[in-house]
Amino acid sequence: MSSDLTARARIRDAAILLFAERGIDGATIRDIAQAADVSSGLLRHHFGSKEGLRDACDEWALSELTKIGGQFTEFNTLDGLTPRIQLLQRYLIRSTMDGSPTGAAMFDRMLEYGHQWLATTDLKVADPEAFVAVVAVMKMSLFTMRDLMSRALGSDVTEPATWGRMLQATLDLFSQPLITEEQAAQARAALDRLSAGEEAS
Amino acid sequence: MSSDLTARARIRDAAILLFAERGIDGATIRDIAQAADVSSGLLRHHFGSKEGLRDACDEWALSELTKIGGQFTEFNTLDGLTPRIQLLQRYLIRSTMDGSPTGAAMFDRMLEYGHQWLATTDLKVADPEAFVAVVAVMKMSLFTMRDLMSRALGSDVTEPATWGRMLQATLDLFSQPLITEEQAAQARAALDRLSAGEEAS
DNA sequence: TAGCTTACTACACGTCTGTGTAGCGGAAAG
DNA sequence: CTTTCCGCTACACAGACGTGTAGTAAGCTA
Repeated sequence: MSSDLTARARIRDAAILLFAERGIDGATIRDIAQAADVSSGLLRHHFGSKEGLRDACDEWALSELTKIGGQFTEFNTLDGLTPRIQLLQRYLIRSTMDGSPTGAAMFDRMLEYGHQWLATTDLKVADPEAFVAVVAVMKMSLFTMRDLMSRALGSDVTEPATWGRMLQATLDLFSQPLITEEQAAQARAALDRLSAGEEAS
Repeated sequence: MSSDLTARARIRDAAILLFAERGIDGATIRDIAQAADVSSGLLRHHFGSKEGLRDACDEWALSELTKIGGQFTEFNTLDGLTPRIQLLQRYLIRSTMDGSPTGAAMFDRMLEYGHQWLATTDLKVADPEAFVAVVAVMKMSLFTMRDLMSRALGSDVTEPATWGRMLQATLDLFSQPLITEEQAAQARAALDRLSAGEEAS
């Protein structure tokens, strides 16, 4: 289907797919080479090592995503994600979780955008740093937990329709408070009690 | 520190720790055995295989968590988590993401509790199934993305104080709407456009 | 034509992994 | 005392992994 690409590009694409699917350690050089229909030696020839390949994938995914539009680091919009972009996101997040510096940089940028976004709202937030981090992490989780989501929804979230259901749900989630003021106050009290007890010890 | 336990228990504890930290595939039998200060053969003697060990850990973690209190599947309370329970949660979620049936069962139970919780609220939700799944996944993400969270907050989230900051932030997040009605309407429109275009194709 | 670089393959090496086997020592049962 | 079981160790095995090396064919430059 994509065999009109350079071998190098085919390797890169196959790597991103397999890395995203099985994790960095889970995908072997040989599997990637086979998926790209080349010898494992060629992979090594082009990228030097597995880490070299991973770096190249990181860089490429990041540049592709920023090229298409900064929206992947944007904070509140989750719409307009083609399966392709979805894959790139999923790869980058996976790579991030497996300790990629490029991914960490992306995460930092997400946090930065998060703070900018937070400044435009009038939300009451006790700890902006923690708040932004939590929102960022939760946003990413929609990509990380893809398998579990698909299982719960009964169909692959890569399916645009299923993806749409997920977006709809996040919209419902973010447009109204999930817990009442009383519940929040109660939880806050419990939290205070916790930190108080900890200081005492 | 915990050397007054049975060797079997020490192996189990070490396995849960290393599995949670490095993933199922990432933690080797030899590493686990060394951490438990036993030979790798003993591990095999007690648990039969690596998958046997993982099953035992799954079962034990699940039973411990349900014994301590069902709150790990409960929907809205994230407080009162000791580092120990935190670890068990983190392990079980990791195991789930790596394809454990026990973990999948736990996830299903989370969804079930989620539906029960949703019924007690008066939230406006278009797609309860998707909604509950999204909330469950996002809740779990606080455990999965532990490293990233720690990085963003500048200190390990296992630290009770840091963990408290995170809980505080989730509380802020869940007790107020993140986006305005206009923004929500706008996003909904974009979503409708998306699904309309997809039906047309 | 000759020389050199580049895309590409085949194959071997050392290491690490999960697993299998043989055996040791102590405690309990006869 | 002997037998038997159980906790436990040491060691060997096959396979998979990332990596290294040698070599082939094609295209470019002079």
